[in-house]
Amino acid sequence: MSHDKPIAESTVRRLSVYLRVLEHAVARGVRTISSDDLAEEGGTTSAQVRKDLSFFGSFGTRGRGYHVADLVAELQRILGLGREWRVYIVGAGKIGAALASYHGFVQRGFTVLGVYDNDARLIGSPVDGIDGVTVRDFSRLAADAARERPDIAVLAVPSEVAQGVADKVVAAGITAILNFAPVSLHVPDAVTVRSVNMALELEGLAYAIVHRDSVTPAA
Amino acid sequence: MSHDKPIAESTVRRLSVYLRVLEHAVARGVRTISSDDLAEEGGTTSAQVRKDLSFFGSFGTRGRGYHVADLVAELQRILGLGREWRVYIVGAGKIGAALASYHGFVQRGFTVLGVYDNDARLIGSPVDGIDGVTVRDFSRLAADAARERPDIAVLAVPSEVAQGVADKVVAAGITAILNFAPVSLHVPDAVTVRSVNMALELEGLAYAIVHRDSVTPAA
DNA sequence: CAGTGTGAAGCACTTCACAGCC
DNA sequence: GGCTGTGAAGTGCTTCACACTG
Repeated sequence: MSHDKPIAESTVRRLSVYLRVLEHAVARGVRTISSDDLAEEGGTTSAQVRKDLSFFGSFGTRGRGYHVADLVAELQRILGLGREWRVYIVGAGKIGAALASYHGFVQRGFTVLGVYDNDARLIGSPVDGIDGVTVRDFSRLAADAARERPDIAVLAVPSEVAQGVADKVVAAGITAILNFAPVSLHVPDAVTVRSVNMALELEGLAYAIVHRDSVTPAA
Repeated sequence: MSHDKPIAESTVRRLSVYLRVLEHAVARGVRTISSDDLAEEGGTTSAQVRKDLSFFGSFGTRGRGYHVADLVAELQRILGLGREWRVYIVGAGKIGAALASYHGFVQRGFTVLGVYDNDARLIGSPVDGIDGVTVRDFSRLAADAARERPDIAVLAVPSEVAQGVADKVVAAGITAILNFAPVSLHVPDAVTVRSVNMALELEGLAYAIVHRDSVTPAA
C-alpha cells in the first residue's frame, strides 16, 4: 500500500515496546517523556529510540521530549492498531485455550472470532474467557473464513500437523499466521508468518548458561 | 567458562532449528543431509548453515554432507542439552498451566520442579500434565530454590507484577529467566533474560499486513 | 563432482556526535 | 540548557565465491 522504504523488523518490535512503555506512562499521569527515559524503560538506547521514530516522522520537541499522548496515537497509527484485527485460533488444546482467553489480545484490538479443532470431543464446547464462542469444527474453517474474512490465524497445533494446517489456512485466504509450533512453515510469499517458539527460547537460555559471557545479545 | 569468541544470538537460535530438523530427519531414517537440505527445511540458506556450524567445528564431509546422527549429538552438546535443566514456573494461570504441561519442554531435558502462585485458591492444587506436582506458595520460592537449585525461572505472571517477581527470583539465586509478561525486565548483568511476547508478535503481523511488502524480514 | 569450510565482500542495523531548535 | 533529529561512522551478521577434499 505505502511506498516507504522497508523498515527493519527489529524496529517494528521496538515500536511495540515503546507503545507499552508509553501506555504505562499515561497510566501514571506522565505528560512528557524523553528518548532517554523511553530507552531506559524499553531496554534500549536513546539514540535507538530517536532513530526508530525518525523513520516515521518528527514527533518530539527539542529541549523537551515527546508528548506522551501524541506519541501513543502516532505509534498506534504506525502499527496499524487503529482497527479491529480478526483472529482465528486453530487448536483448542492447552495453549490454544490459554491464548483464546489472553487478555493482552483483546486489549489491542485483536478479536478472536473462532477457535478451531478437529477433536470431536472438543467441538461445540465453550471456550472460556470468551463469551458466546464455542470450539468450531476445523473442517468448516474455509467456509467460515470466506464469510468472516479473518486477518490472522494463530496456530496452536502439534508440530506434525502444523504444515498441513498452515496449508489449509492459506487456502482459506488468510494471509498472516502466528505459529506456535516448533517448525518452520513453508508458505507463499504473499503470506506473512511469525513464529513463537518457547522450547527454542529455553534452549537459548541453556546455551547462555553454559557459555556465560560469551554470547552477544542481539536485542 | 569457555573462551570461544561470542556467538550471535541469531546463530544459536538457528542451531536449535537445525537440531529439530535433524531429529525429524532421524525419524524418517535419513542418514546424511546436505547444508542445502538443512537450509531448505530450516528456512535459511546453505551458506548460513555452513557458517553457523563452522563457528564450532567441521562436522561435515566434503562431497557428501553431514552425518545426521553425529550432527544431532554435536548440536546437543553445543546447546548444552546433555544435562537436565531444572525449571520453576511462576504463575499458575492459564499460560503457566499450559507451559507446565507443554510436552516440548520435557522432551529436551527441561524438568519442571515447581509451579508457583500467590493465589491461596490455587496453592496445593495439582498441576495437570505433571504427576505429583502441586501448585506451591510463591512466598516459599526462595527457600525451595536454596534447596533445589533450579537453573531457570519461567515467568507467566501479569505485567504489573513481573518486575517484582523477577526481583524475588533473582534474589533467590536463579540466573536465567524466560519472561512471558509484555514488559522489559531489569535484572543484574549476571542474569540472562529471554522474552516471549505474544501480543508483540501479533502487532508485528498487523504492521506487516498494513505495510505489505515494505518490511525486511530479519530471519 | 558434489558439497563443505571459510576469507572476503556486501549489507543492514546500531551507535556516535553534533547541528538545530525550543 | 536540554533534547531532538540525523548524516556519518562503526559494527556485526549474512552472502558470495571458490579453494579444497572425499
